[in-house]
Amino acid sequence: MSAECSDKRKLILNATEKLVAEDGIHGLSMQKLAKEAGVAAGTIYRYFDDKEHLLEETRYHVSQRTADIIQAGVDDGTTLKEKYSIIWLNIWHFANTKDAVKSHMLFEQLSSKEEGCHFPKKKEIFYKIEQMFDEGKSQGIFKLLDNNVLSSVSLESSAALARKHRNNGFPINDEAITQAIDASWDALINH
Amino acid sequence: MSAECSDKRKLILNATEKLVAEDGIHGLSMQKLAKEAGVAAGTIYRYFDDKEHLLEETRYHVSQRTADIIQAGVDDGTTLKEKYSIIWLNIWHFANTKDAVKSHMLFEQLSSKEEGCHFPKKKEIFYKIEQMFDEGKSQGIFKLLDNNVLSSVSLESSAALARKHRNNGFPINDEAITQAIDASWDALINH
Amino acid sequence: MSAECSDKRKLILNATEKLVAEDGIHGLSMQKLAKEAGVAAGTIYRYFDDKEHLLEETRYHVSQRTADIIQAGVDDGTTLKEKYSIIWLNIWHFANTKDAVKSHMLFEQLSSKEEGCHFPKKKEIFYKIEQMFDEGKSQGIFKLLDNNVLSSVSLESSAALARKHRNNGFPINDEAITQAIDASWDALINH
Amino acid sequence: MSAECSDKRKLILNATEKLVAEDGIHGLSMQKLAKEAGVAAGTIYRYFDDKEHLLEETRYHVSQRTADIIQAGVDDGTTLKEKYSIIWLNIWHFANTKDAVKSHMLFEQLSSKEEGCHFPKKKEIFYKIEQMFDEGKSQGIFKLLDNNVLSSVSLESSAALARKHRNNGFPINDEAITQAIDASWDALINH
DNA sequence: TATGAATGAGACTTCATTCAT
DNA sequence: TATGAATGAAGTCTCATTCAT
Repeated sequence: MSAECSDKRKLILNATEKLVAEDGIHGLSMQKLAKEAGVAAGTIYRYFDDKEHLLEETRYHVSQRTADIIQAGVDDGTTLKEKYSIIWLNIWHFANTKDAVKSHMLFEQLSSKEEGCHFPKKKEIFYKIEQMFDEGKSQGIFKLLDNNVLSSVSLESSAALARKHRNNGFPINDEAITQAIDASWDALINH
Repeated sequence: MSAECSDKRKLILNATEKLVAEDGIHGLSMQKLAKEAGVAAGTIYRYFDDKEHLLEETRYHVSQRTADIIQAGVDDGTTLKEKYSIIWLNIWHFANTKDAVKSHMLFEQLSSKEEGCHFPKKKEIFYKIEQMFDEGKSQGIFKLLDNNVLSSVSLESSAALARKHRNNGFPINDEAITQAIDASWDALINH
Repeated sequence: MSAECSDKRKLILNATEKLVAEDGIHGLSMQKLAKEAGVAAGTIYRYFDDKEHLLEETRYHVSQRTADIIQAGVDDGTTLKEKYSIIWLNIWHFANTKDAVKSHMLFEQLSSKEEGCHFPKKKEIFYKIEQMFDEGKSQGIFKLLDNNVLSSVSLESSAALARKHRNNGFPINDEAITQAIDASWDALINH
Repeated sequence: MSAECSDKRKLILNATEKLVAEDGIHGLSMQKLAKEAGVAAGTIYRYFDDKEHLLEETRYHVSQRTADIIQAGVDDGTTLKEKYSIIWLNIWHFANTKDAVKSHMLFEQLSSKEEGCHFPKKKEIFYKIEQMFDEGKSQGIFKLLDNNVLSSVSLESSAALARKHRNNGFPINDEAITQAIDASWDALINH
């Protein structure tokens, strides 16, 4: 049976996500988590070896969910530019969510500790993005660079801008967003 | 008296930076910090209200230092492209430092908690970057967008790439770096 | 029905002995025990009121087994000295077993808590030893003292020596053993 | 400065001894210990790395105290037999104490874990007993056996008898004690 | 001003025991 | 009768903070 199917397990995982989103990773105590999940503290340890493993698995959950959000509706785009815009905006909207801020920490906090873990790699989770880059390159539209590089010079601008928006609190209107998308598109394509 | 002038104060701040860089924010205990700084635990509380304030101030310190590193040598560049490259590479090299990883957490961890704090804004600290963007715009070379947007679509690619490099561990050679700089430059300029 | 006749009961008792021998009394958790015995945790409580009672009964089990080991082959001895030597060596060999170390703790740990328990007395279990002492006294060879005293000044030396051997780790050869038996025999007999 | 001189340290050590004597090693919780010692729980950890180290050190303390009790007044004896009797009786009286029962556990529990620890060996602590055995051998009175063997066949009878007395609860009068001493003396001497 | 011993709340985790199935 | 998931009290230990010196 899958590792995902237990009721309590999901309850705990969801509660973890919620609390991490609210208080950050430091604020997460197993006691509070138990209360939030509506289970006894000891119950958590039936499903997760320890806090570290719980967090690792939660990170995977968040990864998955983030990937779904970010890649949503990509297939609706007909042109590459449209697909790119959809993804860029997905990231933008998600990154302006309160959850995103804290989820991000889950990533940062955990990603460096256990590299060779038993969860799918980012490439697999974000395969639609990979596909888009591959397509663009094979069509001769995108620069012939590693997908990691392409992503860094283009899509990453979305999250970066959202970060600045959040932290510095400067206002952004729809026009600015369109311009940002266009500008980052310029980094992607051959001129 | 200025907040900066005491000896002990600097001792503590430096020790904080060092320990955070080494063990991350979690590993920082006031006891260890006291030992590293060569002062008594109680002494820390004569200079900082509590741990949170100490960290906030350290973050400012790190900001300042980071700004210096990132903006180093910009004036040596004659053309805008040269200046841009210098900054991009500064970020790249710094972000690949071990210290950067941890310092970065200091930022992330603290930036969301106390928004309207009493420290200089990023704009002031990174004024050379602002100047470069302003110059580019007034020369008609750069797109006429808010500096935050320009930064997001161009320079941020450097840190983003470094992040991927670190976490995913994929190899990057000098040519790829040059290409990344050129690609992100494309996002910046008018075509 | 007798307290001994159930299958599961024996399974549990044996598992308890094994685990106590391996990990000591501290290491024994009801969960591990259930696993080792091949029953559910709850099942244990159908046969034993609680952990304390389980341990008490296990102690009796161990007693019985120990008595068998210690009194093995006594009847083969023709003279009293031979019988004495057999028992002394039985104790010696058993007490140098790893199991003995841990079993011993079972004794020590539990013997003081519930004095007037409902199990056979030592006298009954170690009746062959009692017989030997009685025989020696009636033949005028042994000192006319209470069997408890006789045992203390003679046979107990075996376990004592084994204890020292174990803890201090000093070497003992066969000759030393023979001498120890002879010396303790001197405490037993009239001169 | 000696590891023994702190006030709080002694307080904690004494409280440990007391609680172990009362409830055994299992009953000892750091919380209860703190209360008994009149310090905060955290304070214990200023003086001892962890529970294990605390127990190890307590064991040494008990060793020392036991040695003092057991070897008390030995020098008052003029003949070897007198010295032997004094020690035997010291053990007897001590072993009938309630403290002794539990202290004994401290020994058993801890002695096997860390052999090569940084505390004096038994030989050094019980040097008066060693001296007595050496003296007896050099005078040609005692059997020429290793002191460990001599001790096992003679003095150990005292503790063994006390154990039986305690556990089985059989009565012992002064005459029986004298006889036990004499009998065990027989194991010691040449005939 | 500086010290650092002391505090005690709270962190993570274990485990004897119960109870709905 | 048997199960084993669930419980939650209690365990060890850490650490931000205080305060008498």
